[in-house]
Amino acid sequence: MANPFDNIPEKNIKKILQLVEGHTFHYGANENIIQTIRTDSMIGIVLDGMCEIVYHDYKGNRIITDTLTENSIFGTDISLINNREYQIITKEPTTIVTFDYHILTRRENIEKPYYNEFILNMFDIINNKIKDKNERIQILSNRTIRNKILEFLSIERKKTHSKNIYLPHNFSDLANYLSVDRAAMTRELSFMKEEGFIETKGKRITILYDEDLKSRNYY
Amino acid sequence: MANPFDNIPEKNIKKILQLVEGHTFHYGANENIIQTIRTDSMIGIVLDGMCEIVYHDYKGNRIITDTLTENSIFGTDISLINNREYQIITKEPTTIVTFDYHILTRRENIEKPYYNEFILNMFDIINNKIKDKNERIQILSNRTIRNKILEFLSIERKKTHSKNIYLPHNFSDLANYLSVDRAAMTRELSFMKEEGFIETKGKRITILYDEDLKSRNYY
DNA sequence: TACTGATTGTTGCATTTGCAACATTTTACA
DNA sequence: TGTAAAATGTTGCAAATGCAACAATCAGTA
Repeated sequence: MANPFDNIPEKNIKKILQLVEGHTFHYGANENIIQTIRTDSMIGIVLDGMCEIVYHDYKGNRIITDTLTENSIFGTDISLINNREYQIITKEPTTIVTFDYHILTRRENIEKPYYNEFILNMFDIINNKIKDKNERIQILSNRTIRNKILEFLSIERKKTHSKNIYLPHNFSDLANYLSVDRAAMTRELSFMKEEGFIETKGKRITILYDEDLKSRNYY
Repeated sequence: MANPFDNIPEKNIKKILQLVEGHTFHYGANENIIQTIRTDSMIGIVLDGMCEIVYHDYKGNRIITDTLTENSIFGTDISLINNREYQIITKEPTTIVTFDYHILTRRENIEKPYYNEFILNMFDIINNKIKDKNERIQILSNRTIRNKILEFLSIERKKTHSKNIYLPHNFSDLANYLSVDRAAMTRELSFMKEEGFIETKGKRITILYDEDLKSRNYY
């Protein structure tokens, strides 16, 4: 996974953060950090810790739209936080750096050592963000819960080259991610277990089939 | 809408395309261009013309995932075209430029006139891509056809500041975009017309309500 | 203008889903 | 370790959806 400071020596990192006029912020757990950083052209980098981008829909449902771990970037449209309905909540003590992304391409900066690596890393990270969003769209485009699950499993298996898929959070959050009712998802997973198609244990799902999952439907 | 050559004088554009070692390709209408450009780190820019990124799911349904018009960029993960199931089809005669995006941040290039503008424009464009994808995710996250439609109308109204929404393609493609059955969508639109909530004429949808659409449901 | 294919509209019906309510199991931590 | 809270599992039922089949309308063009 790309990281803003890949291929940049430790001693140059601080220098680069100065060049982009980065501001560092420290937070405890369960703080709402968005007020500090909300402007249209602001980018943030999580230096350490973990946060979630959540929003509450008109019914009051809490929906996690993104999880930010070390070296994640967020801000501007990258994470939809221009929208007032969205909040960034720290899950543990967290340090972030923010800067205006118009500064990124400032001519004086561009000539400095390792600065081009920094820009390239930013491209890679944004590219990865898009990849994640494309995956989510591909999953949500399926019209049945079963096919959403199959698409999810198929993508995860391809990524990890493993039959075992470990959920980053829990099944409730998976239902959220798939945008389906949790109870209905559990029901569908139960069917799939009965059919001998998957097994679950804790946060692990094991796929008991070798074939391409989406090439046909398993009933 | 951002454009790769914003704020760059005409005479410098060719120079920049040389710096990134861009290759120009011309196509007629209805050609599949993806073979020419499929590598992991390739970026393409549509100089003129129009194409669609489509894929065919396991049932053979043809699904449009993206529409590329003048100055759109595509490639790498930005448009999912690493995936073999995807194709880019020209809808009209089209000219594109391709280059490897690792060249973008090459030190020798970075010092050249207007090159930093070019990089910043690329950021803006990718940022816009993410914005589009976030919108789509927000729409697809709704669990009923009605709410998907409302979300779509709400977003479009916010963008255009108008009660009139003009579909870029047609209603079949809208159903595709919302990932719902076309007949079921038409049924839902009919209900909404009966309720005096919207009007349609040709490819135009008119919203007859001032209030925030998603703040409540209209029945 | 008439013809043909594409798009839009309609409807019955089986399936899927969300919802609500509750039981069971796991987890966190006092 | 015991207890409360969170997460997971289950089920009946009403509502929403997909699907299929067909009618009506529109648009391109011979």
